Amino acid sequence: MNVMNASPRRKELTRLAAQLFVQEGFDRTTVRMLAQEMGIKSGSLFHHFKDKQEILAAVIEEGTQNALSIAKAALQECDNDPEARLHAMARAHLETLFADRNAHVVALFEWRRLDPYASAHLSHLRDAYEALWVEVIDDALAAELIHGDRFLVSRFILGALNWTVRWYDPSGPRTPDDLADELVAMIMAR
Amino acid sequence: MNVMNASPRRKELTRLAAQLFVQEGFDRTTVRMLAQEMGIKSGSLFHHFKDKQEILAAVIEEGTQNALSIAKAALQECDNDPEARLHAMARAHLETLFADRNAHVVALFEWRRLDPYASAHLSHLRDAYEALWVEVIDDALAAELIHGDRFLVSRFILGALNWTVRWYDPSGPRTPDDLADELVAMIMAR
DNA sequence: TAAGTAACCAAGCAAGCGCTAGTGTAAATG
DNA sequence: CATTTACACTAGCGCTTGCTTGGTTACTTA
Repeated sequence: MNVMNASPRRKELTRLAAQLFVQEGFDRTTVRMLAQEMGIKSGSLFHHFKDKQEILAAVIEEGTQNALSIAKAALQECDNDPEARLHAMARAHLETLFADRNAHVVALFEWRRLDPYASAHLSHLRDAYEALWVEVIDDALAAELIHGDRFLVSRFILGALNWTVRWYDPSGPRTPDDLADELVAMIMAR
Repeated sequence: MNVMNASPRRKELTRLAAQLFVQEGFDRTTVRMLAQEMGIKSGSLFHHFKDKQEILAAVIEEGTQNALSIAKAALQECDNDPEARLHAMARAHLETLFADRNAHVVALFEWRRLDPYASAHLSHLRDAYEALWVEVIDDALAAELIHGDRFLVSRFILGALNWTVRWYDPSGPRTPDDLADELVAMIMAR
């Protein structure tokens, strides 16, 4: 078995798994379905992953890592202008949400299927990402761009953004950037 | 078997099922677990429900029915003041979300496990509920209480509200009404 | 060319799954 | 009093599940 490695083959398998997990849900996705999608037999799957759980963890880790680095890059491209940073963060969130859509849908809706060990490990990653948001929102509050309770505002914003995976169709006329700008406009004090 | 009846026994079993579905997820909840929670043997379960699917449908129908009637009642209690109606709708949404929390969590996150027939039936219920929201938001836009795209605004609001089930702790200092008021304040033009 | 390794396969095990069949029993109904 | 109904039980069928085992093939490296 191929412990903790990031071989290109494993990455490709992880991507395919993410797609199936979204289509069927983690529990309904059998190792035989996964294997077939990957063009191998079910037994061979366990050469790449210790067990089914590890596939789930790999999917979520991949997505969260990407979100983190995209957000960091987006923030570094703006000056310290709170409004620009708020826009950048919302845009980065939706961009990664739909660039790695499958991985993020799994992260959002199948997180609880993780075993405690994987959950603890990945929580750190997610916390690092949310810390970026907290910082940006604190600055926006300090600059009086938005009003309200610090905690509630960030939860509402993230809720509105995350829920987009349930209704937004990227093939429609609106881009993720449009959505981000509309949301920011909606909550900004005028 | 007890087709399409609403015996008090069946209602109680539905309530227990909702709790287990939230704890474990629909797929991981076995008929044996359900039966044990209900104090009967697994075979006896099928006297009350045709199959496992029907239990899921019963849970979701119960929650959505309640949401609909609570929202209707809340709207009738206000005059035609758009601002009062917006507040009332947000409050009603969060009230029912946490009064029937289990049923609503199941409705939000296990909807896709419904078979096509049940899904079609329940979609009508949900559409009726969402129609109330559309009306209220249209009025708020017309009165210039809020700004933005009609479609996007309603999706963002519902997303922010629904996502509360992921983080809000009803045993804390904030009431659902507090949350509703904070959200409305956040999005209202000032 | 010999040894090592990554990737795969065929076969199948043990456990658990949803659900059915047939039966017993106490209360309600004619 | 006879019959029906509601609710529960026992026993287990047929199937699927995640995963293991033991072995083969193709390629890389010493």
